[in-house]
Amino acid sequence: MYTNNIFSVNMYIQILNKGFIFMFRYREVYSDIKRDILTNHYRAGHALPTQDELANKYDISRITLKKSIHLLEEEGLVFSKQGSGTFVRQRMNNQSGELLPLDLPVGVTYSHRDQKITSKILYFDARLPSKEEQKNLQIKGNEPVYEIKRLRLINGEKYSFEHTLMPVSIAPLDEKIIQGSIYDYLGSKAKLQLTDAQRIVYAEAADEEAASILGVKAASPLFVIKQTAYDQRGRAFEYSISKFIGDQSQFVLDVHLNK
Amino acid sequence: MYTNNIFSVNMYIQILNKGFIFMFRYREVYSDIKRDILTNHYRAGHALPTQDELANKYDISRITLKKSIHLLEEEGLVFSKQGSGTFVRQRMNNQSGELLPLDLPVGVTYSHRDQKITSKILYFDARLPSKEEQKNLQIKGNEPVYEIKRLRLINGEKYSFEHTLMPVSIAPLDEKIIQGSIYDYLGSKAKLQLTDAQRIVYAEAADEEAASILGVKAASPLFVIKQTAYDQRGRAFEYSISKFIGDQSQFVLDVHLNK
DNA sequence: TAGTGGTCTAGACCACCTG
DNA sequence: AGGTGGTCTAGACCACTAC
Repeated sequence: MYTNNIFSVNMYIQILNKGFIFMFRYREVYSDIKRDILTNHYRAGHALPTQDELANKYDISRITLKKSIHLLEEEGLVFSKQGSGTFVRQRMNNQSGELLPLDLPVGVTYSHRDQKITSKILYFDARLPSKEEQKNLQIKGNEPVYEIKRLRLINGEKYSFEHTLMPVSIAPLDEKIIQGSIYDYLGSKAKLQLTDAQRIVYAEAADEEAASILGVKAASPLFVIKQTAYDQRGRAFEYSISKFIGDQSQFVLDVHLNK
Repeated sequence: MYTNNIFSVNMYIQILNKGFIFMFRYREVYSDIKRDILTNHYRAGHALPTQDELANKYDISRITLKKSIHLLEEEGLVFSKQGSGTFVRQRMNNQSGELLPLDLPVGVTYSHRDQKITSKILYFDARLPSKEEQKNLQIKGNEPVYEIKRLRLINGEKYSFEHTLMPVSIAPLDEKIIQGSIYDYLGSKAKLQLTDAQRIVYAEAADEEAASILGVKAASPLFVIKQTAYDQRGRAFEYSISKFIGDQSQFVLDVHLNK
């Protein structure tokens, strides 16, 4: 029976793999449990079934199940208490619903919410990188970079001012492409995905350029994200500085220590 | 030999466990590899030894080693490439070295850097919570909360303005305690540890109170962190608003998608 | 004492990258 | 084709919580 079990699971993965949808078992189980939490099938403050029960239900080993649970923990949906159980966390205070996850690219969030994100191109050219840019993008001084300045709009409303640098060697760009989502383009064209990023965040007073572009008073507070983006192969492919209107954008971050 | 191996590892854990230092094997290995990376024994851009080699070196199973590697990945120190190896990430651009991790309590960071963090108490009292506070702390309207306003100083320099709310039921506080680290006190007194937190961050113009306390001009940009802190049992035990001087504090966050 | 989650093992097979 | 990381398994033992 166990052998049978192993076989069936592997077959299952293979089928998925060679078919259209590809997913690992622990991701499927994670998604399934997540749905059950979000639909209140598992209620906030209450315990999930035990790990043994869940492993049994999904016909997977406990180790695999733990991997699923671990994803839920990282997402802040549940927490485990040794000797006691795994509990659904109380729903967070969602305030105005206008919070953006700080650990996701901004574009992703808004697309998911069916809001229309557009861009007005302010500047587009290629040039050689400065010392600082060479360091951030891990490239040499003779490798040209695209420089892009865009005003991003959500449903037509001014939202953020983005200054982006990308090595030309990553993929050819043109005005039409940068009108939309660069990430989408890079995903299909260069098979390149954002998998890691370092973000430096701070508040600053708007300089004249940012103020006029965003339509706010000079010196009004801006929220700034400086991001270096890495693809699945560990290559830095983008360095960007995004400035958001202070009293208009709030970001949320779930922090999990230990473990 | 394998049985011997299992035995020795378990003994090892037991000894540590009943002795003074307690640590899991995967944490030890994680720390060891991390040290080797930080000391440039494993160099940026290069591959680590293979997982098999490392597992062998530390005399642990590959699964346990993978757990160690996973911690390093989460920390942004390495990245793994299937079929190729595990590579040390290029050191991030550390700028002025004044970056604070956004996913750690601020106090922890500075203590680790041997910098002296002190507090000037501006306000300390207890009262009943507002509706919003009840929601954030998951308490009822008749459960009193402490309200604390502190100016935090690093090496005597004005650093942040913190407004903290904590249910009285968590642990008794007094002026002496809140002079230092509340978390340290809660850890020893109430056996309570911060394990999770939700942080909402944004930029705002300083109001008069914040401006005068932090010694900046009114309307100058502040970086604000609104935090709800949860203990290891999933209980919200603190709600705080921290305001940092804009051009003085930058925060860093490593983002990892997928996996 | 019983039950639950945490850590760890040895081993198998697969996907992916590089020659 | 060989090597490397990714996923998954069955099973053992320990730590912690609650009754």
